[in-house]
Amino acid sequence: MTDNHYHPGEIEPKWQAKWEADGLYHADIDESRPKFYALTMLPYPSGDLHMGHWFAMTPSDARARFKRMQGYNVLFPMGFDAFGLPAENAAIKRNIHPKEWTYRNIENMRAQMKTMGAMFDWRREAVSADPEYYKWTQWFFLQLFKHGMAYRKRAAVDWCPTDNTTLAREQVVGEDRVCERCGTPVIKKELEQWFFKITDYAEELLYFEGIDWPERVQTLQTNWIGRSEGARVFFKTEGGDSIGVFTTRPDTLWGATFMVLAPEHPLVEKITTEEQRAAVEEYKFAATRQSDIEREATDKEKTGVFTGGYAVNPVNGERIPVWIADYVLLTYGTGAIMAVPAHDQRDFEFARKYGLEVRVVIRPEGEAWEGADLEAAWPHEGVMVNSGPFDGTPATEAKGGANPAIKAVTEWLEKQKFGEASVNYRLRDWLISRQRYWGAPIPMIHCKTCGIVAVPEDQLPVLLPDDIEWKPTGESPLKLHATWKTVPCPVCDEPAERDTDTMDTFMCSSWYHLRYLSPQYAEGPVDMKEYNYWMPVDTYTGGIEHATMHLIYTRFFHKALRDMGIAEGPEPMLQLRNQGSVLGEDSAKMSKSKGNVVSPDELVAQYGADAVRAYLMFFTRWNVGGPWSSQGIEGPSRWLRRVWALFTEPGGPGNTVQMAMLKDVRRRVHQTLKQVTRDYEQFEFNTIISSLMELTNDLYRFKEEGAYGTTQWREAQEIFLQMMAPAAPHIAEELWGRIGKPYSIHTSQWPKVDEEAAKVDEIELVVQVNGKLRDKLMVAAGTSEEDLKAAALASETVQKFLEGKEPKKVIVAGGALVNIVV
RNA sequence: GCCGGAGUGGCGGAAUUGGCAGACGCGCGCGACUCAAAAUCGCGAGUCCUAUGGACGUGUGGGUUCGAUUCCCACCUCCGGCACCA
Repeated sequence: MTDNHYHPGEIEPKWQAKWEADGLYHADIDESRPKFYALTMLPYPSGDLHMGHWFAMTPSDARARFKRMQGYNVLFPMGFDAFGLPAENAAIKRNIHPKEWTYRNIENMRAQMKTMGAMFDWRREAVSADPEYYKWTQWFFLQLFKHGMAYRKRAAVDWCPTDNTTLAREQVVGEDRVCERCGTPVIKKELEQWFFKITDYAEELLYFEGIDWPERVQTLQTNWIGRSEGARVFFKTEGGDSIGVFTTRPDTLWGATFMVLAPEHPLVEKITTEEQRAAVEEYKFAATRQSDIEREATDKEKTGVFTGGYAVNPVNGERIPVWIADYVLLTYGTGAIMAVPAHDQRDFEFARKYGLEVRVVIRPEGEAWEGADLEAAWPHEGVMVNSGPFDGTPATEAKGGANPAIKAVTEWLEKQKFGEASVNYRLRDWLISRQRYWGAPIPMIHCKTCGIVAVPEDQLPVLLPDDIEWKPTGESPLKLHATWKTVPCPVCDEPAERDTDTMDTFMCSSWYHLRYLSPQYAEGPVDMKEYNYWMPVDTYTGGIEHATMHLIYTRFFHKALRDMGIAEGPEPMLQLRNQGSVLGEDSAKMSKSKGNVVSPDELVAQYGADAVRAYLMFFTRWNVGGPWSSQGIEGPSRWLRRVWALFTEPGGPGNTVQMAMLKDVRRRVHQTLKQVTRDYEQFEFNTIISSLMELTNDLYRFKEEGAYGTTQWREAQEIFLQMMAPAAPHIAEELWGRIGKPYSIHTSQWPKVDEEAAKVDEIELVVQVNGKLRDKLMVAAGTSEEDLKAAALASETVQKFLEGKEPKKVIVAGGALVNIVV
């Protein structure tokens, strides 16, 4: 570094080494300072750190650094979500052990991450595939099991035929119902699996009070949970069995002219008459052969079969036929509906097709509609008719109890004991069993005599064996292991079998924020001393794609732990911010197959980490993202070189230095500080960089005008470097030293805005005539409205536009604009 | 179908409380330096016109207002979520 130019390739590794040697980013409990837990989503060790990781992590790092300079004791940890399918797929494809593949990738990515110059406290690193970690993942499973939150159920579950495993409902995406990971259409398989009772928390998960999460995530989660308010009503079959239905429209009960059961409904067998049995069996068989996509296609014509059985409508004692149809889903509500063809379009179509009665029970006042005349269902407002005691009750379009008809009927149903108010959710319980090897084994034992038995806590972890053969058979690889699964039953000591499935990796990531707090702690998942100091997470950053997966699971997990007395508070993460994604230069998603991948390593080698960081912060709104531009990065890169030269090259001749100019220096510095402070707070990274660029341009001019070396200049360089430090930590540290400030800029105190200095003393008065800009005048700040008006009217240009007319009205706005209306 | 979000120069984007549209940057043009190039520095540019001036201009059409990228209504396009959900 003899030529005095900016060489990021030299200064960056130098400072990274020093920061690490000094433990500059170690965060320890310090009761004397306010804590700040900044968390960014941990990566899956896929092999290489890509631009998306940089885009997620470096602005998050800048924000954490800013908080630190503001005086907070900031913890910003990092780790790896190390279990998962790609490791196993690599094993199958390339004959490399998943453990080896994973840990090699971790080594590589950790080294890559260190080139970011982020303030990660690596002592806190947690790797979910370490036995010391997954011991506690298993322990949490046992706690959930002991509290009745984990249960086993046989059900038709989603199965990915490519990944050869079951999936949670959340991992099946899109209209085509494809596997979230590999894009293969999922199929249904009837299997006995482990579930977590996330549905117990459906209601609570809908409340976001007290947490600052993006509206968008709240909407996604709310849609996903899918709350609907209505009533559960009990019909009776002629055989005396009860059929519960869920309806959002109890006010239309008198219009129920038939019932429909899902083909798989348990009562179908019993209710079907001998004459109808053959037809019913045939329909059921056809339904099972259809894929979910076919079956759930909304434009499909409705089909169904009469069971021969009848039920009794409790509200009017009417005998109504019971049908089966695949438009009724076993997985929603009770798997049975009361069909009200006059007021539900689906029921209407079905009734018309099969010649079933349509009876109007709600119609607009003054209309005389009868069911036979209807051309479509009427799901709108009106007055109840044909409804016994409720005739004349107005029905609005409001949902649930807000609708007077629904409210009245529901109350009546409860009194008559025909039914009750009920809330139904679309959310399903979380299926966590995976028929794969590279995950945390489910710590349960199946004993012929004792049934399902938990592995005693003192026997954890249930270690994953290393000697495994990977065959994509659809069976858990652990099942095929010669000896692993055989264990004595913890209760009766007879030979029993371990559960051979592993846990969904979202289970590992539901609590990693706790493991970071004490990754070496052996007495429990987390040292409560650390927990009590650091939790909750103050700021959580990551991609929106986790809205209905990780982010819903981790909230559930926290709430479940809270109810078990392990965690505290209603929510684990107080503030959430999502970054967008960096696309390839062709605006397509970066992918190897498209050949549009931009390698951060190469860019760091070419421009330096600071330039990559600054560009990622600058090029778009962080929560939006956008296409990478290999030309665009030249801008921030040039800016860093200009900043370097600005503070390392001596100033010009410095003739007569104008006091007014020095005042301008301070004004611009403090104006920028005000803006930049606000923008760091609000994650508006792009305007941080542009404000600093503007200030750079101004400082060049001031330097030219002789400001260099003055007190004002010294303050300007200090504040400038401090504002820059979170974004570009290496160059800021280097220049900080070169201007003679003590190491380290990153532990220096965030400067205070001098409001007085930031004030302008002269403003440019904008003068409009009829709302159109006509002139600009320099006036003293704080000039009275009267004087502003006078100044505006005195302007020659303005007079020209007034054309001698008298102003009707003169408006002064914000002390800086006059609008003259004629 | 329902629920969100977005639409601003050639490009990425800015405009914080309804008050100068286009900050900052990329790219482009011209110039300086250079034998030349790169780098660097300086200057220029929304569009159009009858050009020291003016008209138009933030997806489209209306509205409110002295004044609208910003608020309201309708529509178009794109993106995302949910969807035979009873």
